[in-house]
Amino acid sequence: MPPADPPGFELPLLLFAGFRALIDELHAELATRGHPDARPVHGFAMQAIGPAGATASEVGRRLGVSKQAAGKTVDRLAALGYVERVDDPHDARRKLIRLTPLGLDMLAQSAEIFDRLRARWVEKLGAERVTSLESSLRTVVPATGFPVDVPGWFG
Amino acid sequence: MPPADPPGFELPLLLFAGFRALIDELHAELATRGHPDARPVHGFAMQAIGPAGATASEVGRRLGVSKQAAGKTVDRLAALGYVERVDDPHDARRKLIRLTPLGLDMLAQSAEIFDRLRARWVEKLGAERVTSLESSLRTVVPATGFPVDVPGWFG
DNA sequence: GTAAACTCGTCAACGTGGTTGTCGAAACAG
DNA sequence: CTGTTTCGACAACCACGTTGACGAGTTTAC
Repeated sequence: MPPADPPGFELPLLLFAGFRALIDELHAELATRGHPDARPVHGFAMQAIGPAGATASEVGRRLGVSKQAAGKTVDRLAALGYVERVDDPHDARRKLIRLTPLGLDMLAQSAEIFDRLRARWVEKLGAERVTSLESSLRTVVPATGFPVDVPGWFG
Repeated sequence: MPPADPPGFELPLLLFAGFRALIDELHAELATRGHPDARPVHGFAMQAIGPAGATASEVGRRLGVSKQAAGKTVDRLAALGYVERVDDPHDARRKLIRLTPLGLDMLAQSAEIFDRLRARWVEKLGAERVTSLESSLRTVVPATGFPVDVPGWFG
């Protein structure tokens, strides 16, 4: 019953492995549902755009990255057909980014798949332990505005 | 009281936020202890190398990335002084990668900082909830050989 | 009303962490 | 001895992030 990892490393590794497991299964499943080119970053960005749309600068702020980085991600999303850019009639500088029906479908499918994956965790652990895990994490993570602050944390 | 996030998205977001919080604090603290250029990837790679050393191909397999990618990471680690390459006398093709004293120091500091961060979680949640969180995750993540499979999951 | 300040999107250059394909040299299996 | 495998390296490429600069449009201050 060894702490196979040096004690300190286990907690971050477990969190990462849990996240990875969910994300990998999400994308494997998304691929079979008409979204083979979706990537983790796309989901984050599209949630930052939201149903009401947003500008690239706004997306950058919500995601904690530069507006240039957000702009490039929007380029890729647009190339995949997940979003479209629309001129803002009230401000000639701004270009509103809006989710396309394809983008909304991707988001809806993701939510449905995540629900299914969470249900699998409940099967293995019981509902009480899963809600306990969630509430523990909610307590300990610094509450950020949008979903989560996702800077260039690995680059 | 709101499930501010669409229900399905919250669990992966919490896991990611928890991981991020630990990693960010680790590197902020590492920077003040003589390791300002350390990156998350470096820690993973150096753990894959291990105290006994390893070849680049081996590191790649343990990390779940190509030998070329592992080789490039080793290049960067070597440039920072964290590892060194040594010719293998028994096999002229192989070059053993070994942790330098600086590399070992970085790993030791990391373990110590992670212990401290975990202690902070225990302060907030109590020891029982933290061990419960860990055991829940251990149950639900597919046990991988090395620390964790870390492919090009975000790229 | 005009001048200054700010904001938006974009372009360019670059760093880092991945990928595939190719290759010569060395080791191994028959 | 010959064929297969493995090692490390090189090259080209992609995704995602960074700074810095810039023109154009909007806002604020005077």
